[in-house]
Amino acid sequence: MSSQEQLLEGLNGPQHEAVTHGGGPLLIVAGAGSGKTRVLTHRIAYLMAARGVRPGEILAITFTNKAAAEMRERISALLGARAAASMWTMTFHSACVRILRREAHRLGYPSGFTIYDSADSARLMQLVCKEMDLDPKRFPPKSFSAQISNLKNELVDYDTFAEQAQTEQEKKLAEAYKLYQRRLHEAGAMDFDDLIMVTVNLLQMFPDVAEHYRRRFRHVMVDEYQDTNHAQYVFIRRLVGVESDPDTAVVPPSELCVVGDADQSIYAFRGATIRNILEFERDFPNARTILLEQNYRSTQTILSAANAVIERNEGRPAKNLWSEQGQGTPIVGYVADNEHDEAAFVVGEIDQLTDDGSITPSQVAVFYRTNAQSRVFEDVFIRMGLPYKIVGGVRFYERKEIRDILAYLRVLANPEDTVSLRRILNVPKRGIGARAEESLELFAARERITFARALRRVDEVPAMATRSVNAVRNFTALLDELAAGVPGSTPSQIVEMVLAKTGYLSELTESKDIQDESRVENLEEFVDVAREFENTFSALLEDEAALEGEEGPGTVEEAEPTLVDFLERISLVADTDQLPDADAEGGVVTLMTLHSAKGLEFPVVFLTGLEDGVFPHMRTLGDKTQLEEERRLAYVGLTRAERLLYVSRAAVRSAWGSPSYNPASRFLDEIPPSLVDWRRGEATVLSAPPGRGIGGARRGSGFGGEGFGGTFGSRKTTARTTEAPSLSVGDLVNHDSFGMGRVQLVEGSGDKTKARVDFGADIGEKDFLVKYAPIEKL
DNA sequence: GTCATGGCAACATCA
DNA sequence: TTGCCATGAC
Repeated sequence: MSSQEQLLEGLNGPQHEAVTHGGGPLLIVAGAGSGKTRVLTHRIAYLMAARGVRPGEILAITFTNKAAAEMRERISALLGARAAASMWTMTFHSACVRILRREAHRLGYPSGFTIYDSADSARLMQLVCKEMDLDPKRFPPKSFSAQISNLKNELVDYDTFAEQAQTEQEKKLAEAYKLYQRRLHEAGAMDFDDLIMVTVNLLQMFPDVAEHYRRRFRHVMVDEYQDTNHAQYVFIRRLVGVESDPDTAVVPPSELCVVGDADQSIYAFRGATIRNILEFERDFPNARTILLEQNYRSTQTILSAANAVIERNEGRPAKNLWSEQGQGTPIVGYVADNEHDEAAFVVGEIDQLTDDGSITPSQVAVFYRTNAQSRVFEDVFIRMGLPYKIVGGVRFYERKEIRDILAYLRVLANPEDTVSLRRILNVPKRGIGARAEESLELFAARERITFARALRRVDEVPAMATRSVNAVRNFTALLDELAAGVPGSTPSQIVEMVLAKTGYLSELTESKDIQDESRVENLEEFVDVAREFENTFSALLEDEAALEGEEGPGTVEEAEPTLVDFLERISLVADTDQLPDADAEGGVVTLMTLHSAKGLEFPVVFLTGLEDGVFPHMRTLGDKTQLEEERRLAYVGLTRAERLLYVSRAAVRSAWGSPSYNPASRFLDEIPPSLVDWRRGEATVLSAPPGRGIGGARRGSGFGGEGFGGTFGSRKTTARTTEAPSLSVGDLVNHDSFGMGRVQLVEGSGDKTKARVDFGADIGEKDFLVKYAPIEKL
């Protein structure tokens, strides 16, 4: 059998057509689990095997790094690592950055421009609003940031917006937009939305650039097309070219192939429009549409549930997903009293499944709506000793110490980066306080120079204390010293240098605060991350350079990764290494938000927190459009499951401190009752307590036999009860989060009674207000 | 200028 | 519950 035949083997009719289609634009409407990644990767392989396309001519765009990594892996399996490396398989943002690094100088940006994430851009907006003397109550910087993000997604620049601004709000917004953009440009920085918008501008303003990339990418594929926003749509259109455009005459349009499913559109909040997929045939004349309706992933039970839910959305094109897998096992339902109980149920169930040996932890995933919900699961997983991995959530790169060091690195890569510069100005403390910073800012504004330049001219800043002037001088001297150490050093060496010379590390190691110990560990890990990056990066570059000599001067001897490369990786690939490692023995259970779950599949899925107010989220309840997006999110969640699906909810859930009583999610009601086997159909606590506390709802956990099930969360409501346990020194207690401990000290009386409890070497001693702490006397 | 304290608001979802 | 900011003592 030829390799071409092998590529087509086992494909169903529509899949076969999608893989072999040539010529005009192609839309593949791929229902959940219909094998779209298979089609995409086989199409790529087919292009090369049957049609002589070179890997360098292919651009495959995905939405997440996870998806990009998976696709690269599969291509690598089909075609070998070299072919995979010389193809562009990446997210919109990464692809745009790569183009921008080469071309942004045309628009006055340095090629090593800094990428601001949401936190950085929020900070910059804060500075802008302060500069404009705006009342933060009337004009919240956050809302400005969000609105500007939306405008950029629609490719509306500040001048255009200023023209149509009517209200005072809009006028101020237009002004802030303009100033924000100016500050970004001066700082040599772009925010996430700029990455797309500026690339589009570039392609529009410089036809030769558009031509260059159109010549290079003769085949463009876009995954998750239903999640593209307007800016991304225009980017694709510009890149591919359309027959009717005059400037495409030189190079004929490239072959475009997009894949998507309107039912899985879950990113409207960041500007995605289903319009792009619905109007594809109008946008791209001569387009062909192929439907993939056979599902290979799930049992019919799971599909029926998902179909029943998604059918509630109005005005969607009908789709007929079907499976040959048979009914399978009924969906398991569980109503917990509270979120601890829910987590205990999930963990207990996983424990049983893995005990039989029928399931390994890596085959199991737990989904929730918001990241905040992961904490309880984490607690219980730790306590039960079950291995797990949280995808997303409180990210490594969002920790204070990491961001501080990152800010140093960014300033070294780009000295004009104001946001980062101001972050490190007085970190660690060096006597440049708010007062001095303000004087510098004022001076910079008056002289119309950047903050970085103002620093260099401290002597001229009026009303500056001599002490501050000296402190600033020392600071700039430090920066110069660090900068001198950059050439010839690898990213990890630079990180180590920064840690040492700034005194950041020694400040932490000398500190007595226990938190600072883990900060030091995180920084050590950060150095490892840098080293790891150097290793993988060099390997990748060498491969690529070997394969495409014509593309730029990226020869092998230049394969050393630069600081800019490293920073870019961190900004764009925040979830590196977060994909569960399927190769590891048994592996770990994966915990993630529903949004992260898109595109993945697991034999066993727990869909948790199915409560109105949690999922669907509180803020969507009043808005039909948003509610429909939540329903699509539910559809995505349900269709991730292959064989076993669990749905659960908690009757009571504490939301920042106080308990909230949520009714069952409407999505739960939309699943046909005949498909669900309710393991526990009702909570002990049905609704908000009238006058009585719900402390009476205590039971043992009933799972795993450990007795640490953590079902005592309802003690959080004891504000209305009086039953605080009376403790004395030496008592053995059980704490919801910390487990078993012994009372060391009791002081105070009545409501103010405090206890000090020792939880053993791992956790140490903790102080509690007995009345409020989730403690039980044993 | 730095540190400690207390009030107040935030938890969407991602690159 | 956490994290940010304003406030006030040193």
